[in-house]
Amino acid sequence: MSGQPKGWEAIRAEVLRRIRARDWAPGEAIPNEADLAAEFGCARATVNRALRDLAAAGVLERRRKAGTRVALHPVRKATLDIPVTRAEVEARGQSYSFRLLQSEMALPPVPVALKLGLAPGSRLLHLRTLHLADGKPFLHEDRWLNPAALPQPLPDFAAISANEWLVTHVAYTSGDIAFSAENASDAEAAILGLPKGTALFVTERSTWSEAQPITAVRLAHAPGYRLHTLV
Amino acid sequence: MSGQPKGWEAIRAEVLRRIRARDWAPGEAIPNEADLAAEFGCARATVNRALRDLAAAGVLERRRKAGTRVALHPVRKATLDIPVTRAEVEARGQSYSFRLLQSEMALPPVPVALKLGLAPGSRLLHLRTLHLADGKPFLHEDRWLNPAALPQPLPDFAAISANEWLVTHVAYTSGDIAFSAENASDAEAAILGLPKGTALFVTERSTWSEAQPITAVRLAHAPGYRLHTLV
DNA sequence: GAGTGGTCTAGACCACCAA
DNA sequence: TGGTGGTCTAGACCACTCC
Repeated sequence: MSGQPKGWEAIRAEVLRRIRARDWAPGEAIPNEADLAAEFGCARATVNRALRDLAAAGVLERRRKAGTRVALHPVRKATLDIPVTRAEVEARGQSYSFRLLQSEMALPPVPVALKLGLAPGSRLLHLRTLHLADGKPFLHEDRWLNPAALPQPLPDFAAISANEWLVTHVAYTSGDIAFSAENASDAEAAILGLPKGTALFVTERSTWSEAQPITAVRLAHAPGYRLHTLV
Repeated sequence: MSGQPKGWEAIRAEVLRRIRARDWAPGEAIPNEADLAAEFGCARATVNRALRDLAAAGVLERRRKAGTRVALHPVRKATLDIPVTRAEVEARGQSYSFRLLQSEMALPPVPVALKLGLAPGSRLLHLRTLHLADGKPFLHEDRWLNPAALPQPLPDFAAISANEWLVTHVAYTSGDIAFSAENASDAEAAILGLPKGTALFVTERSTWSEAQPITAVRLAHAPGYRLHTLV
């Protein structure tokens, strides 16, 4: 019967406050939705919305019948925005350009074929692209495309970057992304104009559409790149 | 009047299918909620739930009065789980341990003080910890803690890792996370038992609770570390 | 079996903002 | 200023799962 928060965001804030204040300690069950709705003087659906949101953020754990508990190990969930490279460069106020270094049908390396679940011997389109910000190397992209799963005809990838074409011509269904750090090889260092061994921030992505493998790509970012998240 | 999907997830799937099929092209407006509800034979709230979810995923853009459009530049939003280090190591089936290398009050470097918004001259608790997986260096943690914002008494950080203690004793309110790649310094390479210059995956996090700065931490991961996301 | 969260409905009011 | 999404309500049924 305390002060009555207005709206589901206010309820979420109040629940968070109680958790912070340790009124409800980690591992402990909190009142059920019906009771909270009565206390806050709102409909159960409103409480549900607030608690669902906190559960999605990893703050609460909910199970039917078992009720709602304060998460013991609040797995921090962070959401990243992964923009198209052009947008990323332009958002920094720099001019974007790119150079297609290579475009040819080839046999992908085994790890790539495995990751995409392709039969050995399948040939893919291999694209290597250097993306530039204000004319300086920004990102080296090494991409394998599965033409069998793409709408035809394919464009001229020297004129439009593969990423932008895919975004508008292939529906994104699912994929996975991994981030890691690697020392630049001789070849990659040369491409990016860096000393050999420079630490590179590497993004690897593979994408499927309707269970068909579309593309596997490795992005090696020049030093200074930071993937940033506001939580 | 097509086949009637059941439930908001089915509606989300159907909308996604139409976007993938380019029935609704990028940049194009889709019917409003009321019309879709009529078509699908469900309540508007159900359509709303589905479209809100797609908007949160970056697939749709919604504005009052302007309606709902297929996103032109589908900013990929990836959600990362960032577990406590102990859980992360144990999830690999390895045994977790850690060694406190340093614990002392000290003046933080300027960038740390700035990031936390502290007055120059504020002294913080400086902790350096080596986390081990199966006895091998896994992660070097360099942490600055603001005792003024923490519940007293502070624990023995040689017995419980700062991360685990914070998780259960300080409510998480907000913070930001950044990822980058760095070449290991001599000192850090020695601590991690690596050659100098090895590429390290670095996570930097700062955390506030109720507008009070709690902690700034830099985590340097040994090679092989990958931050992985299923989308 | 029974309690809990998950979802749906039909209707309503409101905030926002492009026309 | 009217159309659109955002939200809330009161009630209902269902799915899951702990006891």
